[in-house]
Amino acid sequence: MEGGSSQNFVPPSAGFDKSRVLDVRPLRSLMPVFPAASQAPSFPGMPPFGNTPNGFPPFYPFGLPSSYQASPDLNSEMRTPTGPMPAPIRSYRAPTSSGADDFPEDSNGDGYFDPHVGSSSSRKKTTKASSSRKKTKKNGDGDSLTNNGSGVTFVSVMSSFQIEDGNRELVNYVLMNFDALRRRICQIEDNKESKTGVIKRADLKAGGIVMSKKVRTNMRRRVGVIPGVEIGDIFFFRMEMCAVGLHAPSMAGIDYMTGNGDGDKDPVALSIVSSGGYDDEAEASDVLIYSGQGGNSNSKDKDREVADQKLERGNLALQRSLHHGNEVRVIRGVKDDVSSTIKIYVYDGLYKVHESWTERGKAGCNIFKYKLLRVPGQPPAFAVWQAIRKWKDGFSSRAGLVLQDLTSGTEPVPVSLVNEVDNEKALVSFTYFPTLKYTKSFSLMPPSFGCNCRSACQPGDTNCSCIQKNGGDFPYTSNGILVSRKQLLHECGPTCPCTPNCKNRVSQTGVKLRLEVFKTKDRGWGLRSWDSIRAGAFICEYAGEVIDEAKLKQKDDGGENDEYIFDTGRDYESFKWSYEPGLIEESPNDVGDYNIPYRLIISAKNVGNVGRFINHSCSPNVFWQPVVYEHNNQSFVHIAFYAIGHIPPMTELTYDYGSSSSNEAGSNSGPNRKNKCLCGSSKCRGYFG
DNA sequence: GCGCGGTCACGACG
DNA sequence: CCGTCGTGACCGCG
Repeated sequence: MEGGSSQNFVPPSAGFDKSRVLDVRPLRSLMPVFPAASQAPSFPGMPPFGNTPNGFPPFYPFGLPSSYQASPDLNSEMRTPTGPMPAPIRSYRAPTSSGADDFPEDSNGDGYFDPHVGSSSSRKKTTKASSSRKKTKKNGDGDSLTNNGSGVTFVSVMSSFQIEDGNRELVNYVLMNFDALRRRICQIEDNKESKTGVIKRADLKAGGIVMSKKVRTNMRRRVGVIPGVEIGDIFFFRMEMCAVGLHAPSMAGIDYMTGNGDGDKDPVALSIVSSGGYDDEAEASDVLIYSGQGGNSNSKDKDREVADQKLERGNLALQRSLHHGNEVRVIRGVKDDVSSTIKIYVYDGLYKVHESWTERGKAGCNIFKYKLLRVPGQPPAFAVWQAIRKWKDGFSSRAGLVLQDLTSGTEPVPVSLVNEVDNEKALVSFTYFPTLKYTKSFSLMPPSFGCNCRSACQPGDTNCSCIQKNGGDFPYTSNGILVSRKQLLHECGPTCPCTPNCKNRVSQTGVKLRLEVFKTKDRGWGLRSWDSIRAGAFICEYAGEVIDEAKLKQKDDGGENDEYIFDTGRDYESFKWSYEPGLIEESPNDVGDYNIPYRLIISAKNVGNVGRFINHSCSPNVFWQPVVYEHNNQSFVHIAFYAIGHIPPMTELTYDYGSSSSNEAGSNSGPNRKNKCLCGSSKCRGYFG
């Protein structure tokens, strides 16, 4: 945690009302209660939510109260805690694998995976991330697992209720599976030498799998709020929105439903995706002008002839929603600032259709237009993007700016310092340094030699020793996303002849995201990003001075409270960052425990980078990964941070600080050494460090 | 070395 | 079971 102001050590009654914070999200309190099921048959493999990190805390940059999603009018679809579970409005096809739709498999009968069941009881600590573990390497090459020749058998770990109606945890679980699958498919395809038969659309492949294997949620179609999807959530693929029930069609821009069971055959619109490609822009962030669908008859033979749009399907549904005054979910497609080729989908909450008309399109044909107005009172989402765009045009529009670049040009991208909370105008001074500093010699890994690749290392090159050290898989996708965690991630180093643009040098090339150090309400300074961050993206390393255990003990004994210690010797919650085994033949190549050759202790108190400002959370959105590359004929381990899931702009970045064992150095300071945790997560352990 | 338009192949739902 | 909906990766161009 940052400190500077030592605000992270909040006295017991510092006015922090934890219960209020815990009420932010409509977690279990609003969820239906199901008749208790007998002790559930357990899931194949590991319990899916044992230690999986929870969702990201929502961020409200403009000081709005964060209780929005619990407001009753906008949650009219949600049922009361004691309400009976209504029969599903329609049954769906039985899954191909038997047993997937058996009666509730949740262990406490509430229809939802409970973070506390099977987690607190069987909560596993990783062994101290030290060198002792030597597991047999799990290699993704084919043979393993439960597949039976013809295909993969997979029994969905989700009950029929969970497939029908989601919550935050389920949504995160589905998204985690989708993207881990997607990254792994990319990796497998990249490894193939022959470029024939490659899967170009790993998103469709992964999407097809999670949809057909029922690793999906909120399949029950509904108007309004989707439980577990929060305003401001971002998506990188249409299939992600399908899988969590935000927007069902894999291609079409308008999702609608006919017949709500009341004999009413009127279609109603459920959600729309504004691709941004049209002239759908509007001046204000709470207005959306949306074009109807159809009209460009795109039959394969005939060269695009254009026709009048018709008042049918989605167009009709929007018209009926206007008539009924129904809410429509709006997802805005925006261009990413980091990689301009990709599009990001921002869930911007509920809108109402205000008016509709027809216009003459370019080819002189009629197109429908709809004006939608955002339902007031919702936390900003798309508005945040618009604000950031202004900030990028000029710093003057950034309120509370203290410093434009606290790295003084050390990082390739400026890191600004912002305080919108109080009058603190400076950091406790430290020296900005982008990587590790060794002040004395350590027993390092023996020097290892780099690869012989001439230009850039190529996935699938079996001769590249750096790829071999990673178990044969190229650790990153072609656009620099980490595929899976590794016991020790090997990047190319200075003695590798490959060029600096080698794709195996992600974590050593410095900060690429537009980051900002900001003053939090109650936890000192924190770190967040103006850019959106996708799951597996590198954020920054933990820079600082490497110290040894004796020095750490010396600090502790001397009563010096160094809040800027990173210590691989702490206990860390194990968590899963991969897909369920069995979804594809290749097993997930997720790490078991980290395998670090020596205990690495970093102090960023006097020397450090942006990493020192990342606060602790028990439900973090960032994880750390040991990375090794050699330098000066020694191999050095670095600590690199990657995103667990997609992180919307301006969301505070957090990782799990772990906890010191009681018999470690500093135990004579007693339990006071532990810091009281203010992360506000439902899984909060109460302390850290 | 980038932005742009064209091309291609694909999934969910009605 | 077929039609409706664009998308996302890639490639060549200027």
